Order: sequence, then structure tokens, then C-alpha cells
Amino acid sequence: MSSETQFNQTLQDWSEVYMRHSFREFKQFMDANGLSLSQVMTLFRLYHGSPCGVSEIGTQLGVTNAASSQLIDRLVVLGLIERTENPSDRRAKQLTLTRKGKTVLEQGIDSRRKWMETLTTQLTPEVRVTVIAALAVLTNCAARFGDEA
Amino acid sequence: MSSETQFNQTLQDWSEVYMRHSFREFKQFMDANGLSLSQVMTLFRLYHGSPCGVSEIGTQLGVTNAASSQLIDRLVVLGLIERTENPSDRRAKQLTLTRKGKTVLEQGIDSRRKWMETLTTQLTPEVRVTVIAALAVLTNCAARFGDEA
DNA sequence: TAATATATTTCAGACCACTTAACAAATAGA
DNA sequence: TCTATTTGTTAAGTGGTCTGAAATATATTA
Repeated sequence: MSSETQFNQTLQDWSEVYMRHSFREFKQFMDANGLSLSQVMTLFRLYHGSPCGVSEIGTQLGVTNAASSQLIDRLVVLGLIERTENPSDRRAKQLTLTRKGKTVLEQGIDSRRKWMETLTTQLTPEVRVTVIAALAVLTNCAARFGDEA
Repeated sequence: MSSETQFNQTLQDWSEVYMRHSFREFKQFMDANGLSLSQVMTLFRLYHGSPCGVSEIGTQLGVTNAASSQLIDRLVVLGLIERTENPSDRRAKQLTLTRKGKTVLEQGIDSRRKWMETLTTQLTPEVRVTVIAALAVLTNCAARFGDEA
């Protein structure tokens, strides 16, 4: 097997195992918190990016502004995001995560971290160091590529 | 920063970046194919495991058999899974992926592989080898932990 | 200022995923 | 055999998420 083939196969294997677990975990997380995928994506957008308006959320989700507005309203009712008037343009709203919203999302992230922790508990310290270095490299790559990759 | 702290922080960072990308990609994949999260999970179950019945899918999704039955029916209509009678127990059904279902799912997996490929294109060959070895280790861990982890 | 554009909301209608309850068919066990 | 259990489907109802169209309020521009 060529090096290139092996490389692709390894990525493929990891993608499969990670996706398989991810889907289950996502579903559990969403069910436990009564959230839809669109809602989780909205929380993520607000967690990472600066406050934004209703349209931008809709664009990112690929839905109409009407759908976005309704979706956001449910998150506001749940107390996960705050919807205030944008002082520099009173037509627009300013959406931000509440502390509760931040906590909920971080619990989701944390559950994944714990899964990976579990995965690596039985590794020797030397291998752990290697694995952790590799993940740091990947994280760094992803950060450089930004949202486009 | 202690080694343990650094370890956790690295897992945390990778989890965040991966989840953020995953959610967007999941949504696009599902929208493009008109699939729900539950449906994708069902396809995944059949892709990895042996053929199974309706109840097992429901159990894994955490829904009633009624919900499972309806969900599966839609996948059958879409031509993604095949639902036949289980010859050894005629109460039960035997669910298997169709070729079309397999193809659709593999496209989803492939899109993730491509993302990771993109991430690693700019790495030096030496670093790539390290990263790939680490992912192989993680895949192996996940396989050993199986579905429980 | 008047017309137009932008940001968001509301409403009606559709579809999907879920629930419980009632049902049919096949199997398992006393 | 007769009863209980298991497996799956169907029906009715709830609620979420989407769409398109219409409405409101503010901002921009001619």
C-alpha cells in the first residue's frame, strides 16, 4: 500500500469512527436539551463569533429569515440567547448567548472531550504525547483555514 | 501549565473546532439528501453493523418502535434501505442498506475525509506521518471500546 | 420629503418526527 | 393447545421547522 493510499485510508477510518460516534452524541445532546440541529448551530455561531442579527443566522443555516426568526424566538424563550435591539440600526437585532446558553453548549463540547479522554486513557504516556501533539497540529490547521475549509 | 491540563486543553480545542465544523457539514449533508439526523444514524447503524430489525433501530435512537417504523418507512420509500421479512422469525423485519443508501452515506463520510485532507495538505511529510499515526491510534482505541464508549 | 431598500416578524399551510393507543401476526412457554 | 410475549404497523394528535406572502419599522437615497 502506497503512503498516499495509507494516508487516505487512515483519514477515512478515523472519519467513519468519529462520525459514527458524533451522530449518536449529537442526538443525545440535542434530545437532552430539547434542541434541534439548527438551534445548536445557532448557539455555536454565537459562541465563536461576534453578536449578529437574525438574517446572518438564517444565511448560515440556509433558511429564510422567517424560519430564522422563529428558531431564534424559541431559543430566547428557552433562555439560551438574548435578543436586543441593535443600537446602531434599530431595524436589526443583536443576538448574544446568555450564560445559560454558554453553559449548555460547553456541556456538549465537554462530553466530546470526555469521550476522547476515555479513548486515550489506556495509552502509554509516550503515545499520549504523540496523539496530543497531532491533535494540536490539526486544531491549528483548522484555525488557519477558518470557516472556509 | 501541567501536562494533564495541557492534555485536556488540547482535547477541548480539537473538540470545539471539530464540532463546529461537523455541525455545519452534517446539516449540509442532511439538507442535500433530505435526511433527518435520525435517518442518518439509522443508515450508519446499517452501514457498520449487521442487518437488524425495527426495534433495534428504535432502541439505538431512543424512540418508540412506532417512531422507528415510520422513520424506516420513509427511508424505504427513498430507496436507501431494504425491508424484508426475517426468515427465521417472521414477526421481524430485516433491514439492510441498498447500494444507493451505501453510496449516499459514503459521500457524507468522504466529505469529512476531504476536509481533513485539506487540513493536512500544508503539513510537512514528517508531520503528516505523525498525525496519521496518531489518528490510527485513536481509531484503534475507538474500535476497542466499541459502541459503548 | 418621498420612494425605495433593509431587517425582522407574523400568519397560514405543509411536512416531518415524535408520542400513545389500538391492532395484527408470529413465536414461546406452561 | 392456549395464553402471554414479541415485533411491527397504523391512526390520531402534538409540536417543531420550514416556506411564501404580507405587515411593520427603520434606514437610505434620489
